Amino acid sequence: MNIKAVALKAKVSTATVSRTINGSATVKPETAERVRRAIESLNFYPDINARALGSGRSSLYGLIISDITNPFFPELVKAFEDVAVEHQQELLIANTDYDKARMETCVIRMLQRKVDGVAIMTSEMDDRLIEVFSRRHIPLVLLDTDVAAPGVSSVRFDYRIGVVAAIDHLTALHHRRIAFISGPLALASARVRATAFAEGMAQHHLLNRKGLVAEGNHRVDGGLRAMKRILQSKLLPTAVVCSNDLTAIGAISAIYQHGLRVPEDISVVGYDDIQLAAHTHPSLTTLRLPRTELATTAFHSLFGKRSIDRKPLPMGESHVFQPHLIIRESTGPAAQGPSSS
Amino acid sequence: MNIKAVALKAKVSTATVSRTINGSATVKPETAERVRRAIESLNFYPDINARALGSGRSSLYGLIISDITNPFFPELVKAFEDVAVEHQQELLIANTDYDKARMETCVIRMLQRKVDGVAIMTSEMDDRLIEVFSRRHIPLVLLDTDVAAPGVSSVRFDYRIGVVAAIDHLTALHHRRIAFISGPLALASARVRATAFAEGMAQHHLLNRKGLVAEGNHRVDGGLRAMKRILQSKLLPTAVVCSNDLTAIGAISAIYQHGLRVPEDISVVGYDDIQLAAHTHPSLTTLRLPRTELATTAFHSLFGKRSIDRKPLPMGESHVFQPHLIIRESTGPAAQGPSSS
DNA sequence: TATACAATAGTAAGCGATTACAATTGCCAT
DNA sequence: ATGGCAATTGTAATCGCTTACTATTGTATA
Repeated sequence: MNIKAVALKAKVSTATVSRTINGSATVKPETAERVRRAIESLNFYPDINARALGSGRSSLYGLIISDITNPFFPELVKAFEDVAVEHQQELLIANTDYDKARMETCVIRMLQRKVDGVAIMTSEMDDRLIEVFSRRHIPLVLLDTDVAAPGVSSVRFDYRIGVVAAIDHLTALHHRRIAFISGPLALASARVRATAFAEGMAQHHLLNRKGLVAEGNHRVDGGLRAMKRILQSKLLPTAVVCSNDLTAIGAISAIYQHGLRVPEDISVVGYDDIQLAAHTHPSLTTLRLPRTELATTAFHSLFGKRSIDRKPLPMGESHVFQPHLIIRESTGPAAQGPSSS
Repeated sequence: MNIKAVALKAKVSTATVSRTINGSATVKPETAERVRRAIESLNFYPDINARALGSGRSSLYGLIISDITNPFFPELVKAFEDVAVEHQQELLIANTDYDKARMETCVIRMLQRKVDGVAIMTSEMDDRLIEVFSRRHIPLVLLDTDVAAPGVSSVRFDYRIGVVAAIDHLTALHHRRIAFISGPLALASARVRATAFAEGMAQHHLLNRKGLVAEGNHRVDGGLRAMKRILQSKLLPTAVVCSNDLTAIGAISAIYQHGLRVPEDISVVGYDDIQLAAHTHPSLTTLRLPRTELATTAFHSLFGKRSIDRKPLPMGESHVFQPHLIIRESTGPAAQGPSSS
């Protein structure tokens, strides 16, 4: 079953079939209709590999993420897939596992498959690899990284605004001693949030005490351990802001284990708004990152730039999305007196 | 950059280059070495599309799942990807969203990309679609479905053994009134677990009371609502088994909201052992499904059958995996007297 | 009526690999 | 010397589609 069979059946040349499939304007409507009927009746689907080979375009988009089992990503993947499929494009997903070597093989895989564009949703991307794509005129979109180069766009969240909103919310509830649990500071994405917290606190003229800042790992266990460390301090915080929701879940756990309650003794704010955040106990006040919008924008940025002939690309754009505070049950008025462990 | 350039550089024909790349035994070692050096120095990666077109094999495997945001799947996806990449194969992921129409487009996408095999990890697959693959001699592996056909293998979990293990555990703790929250019974995968519960209870000569069985939706909110319904009954259960972990999380929520405690008043058992299960409050006693093994087995079943020439396939095999009870904090001794709402 | 041009459709040369088949070489047994 | 055979390599057809280029219309214009 190939295009020739269709051509035969519709009594036209293969070129006309191809043109019909690709919606070329130079096919007479009646002819096109005949071709379409032939396609229908033969149950024909063009071979995408042949198509890619012939046209130079693969209709494939790469999506590189750190770890699909991190609940931050599935929603992103799904949104990206939805919009890609809507445009008849396909998705190639690759996990780096936060590993440089794997990142390298991911990039090679993308090249071999001749992807039409790549979205890199992990901040651990070095410049050398970016150049690999650049040189081949493959559009790129990066998360949380601003690179000014042809064909390289960026999408970012304004983490600072999010943190400020969280601190606003907490100060309105009379919180003053606010702790922070960061992600693994080896990761740029985590550093960006840590910096945002420091700046947000400064903006509110609040002290960012040493004992009240701990490093987690963006997973539940790290949040738990970090919170335990914080609970060692003489002067306990009345609220804690976490670098992501999993960390917050861990922190809540630690607080309970310490015999305190959330939010009565300590309020907790997460970051991301993963699906689960609405269903924890107490449900999590958190900063929602609009991941669907992010994915959609990222895809369009790539799709818009896909070049038929691999010619030099236009300069990329930069998009910024605002986090949005979702108030749930894990935050409440600050505890009265200074409670101590 | 193509195979011709390599051939030129290595002073051989393109055929020899191709043979070297594919590890054909008929290339003299010294020649092969020279070719490899040329490939290295030119930084050449064969075009996979051309390769697929020429050879008829795409090195692509389809993975069809219901919903990537359901935490059951990411681990599966990851394991599958890991083993695929290890074998230099690629993964094409498709979400059906539990939707027949989307399932159809997924299948078409797979066909167009000329996948070498498809793993269908959602039980909502109708026979007509299976035949589409069968006719094209594309190996298939199905989850929880036993289809005896050439090239169609199946992987299953023995849900009943899992439920029996859970009931064993609960009866050892003197539980007698055990409730069950199922998944959406419209889904075969959920029905299979519901049936397993009924059989497990029968095996233990325990009553499977009407008021103590409710239908959820395999999500947190469904578990919550279902548990609320159960808590209406005059005679409360002392334990509840859930069709999956998210349901269990919802159930725990409902129990707390009802002023009761877990496990002191009611014990809760989940199913799946998603990553989060170890980090809830209380942490979840659950039945671990070996997803990594499942994915690995599924991949090998497909990879082993990939046919060079799309010739008739051998009969598929059937694999069964045992769930394993993980005891955590959400189960404890049965409450003494009959507690009533 | 001759000419130009737009609309439509066909011819055939790629795209970059794989692979059947043919060719060359060297070695051995006759 | 010579046919046979194994080992190695080359030639060229092929996979199924795209698309530059060419050919054929029909129609409007001079």
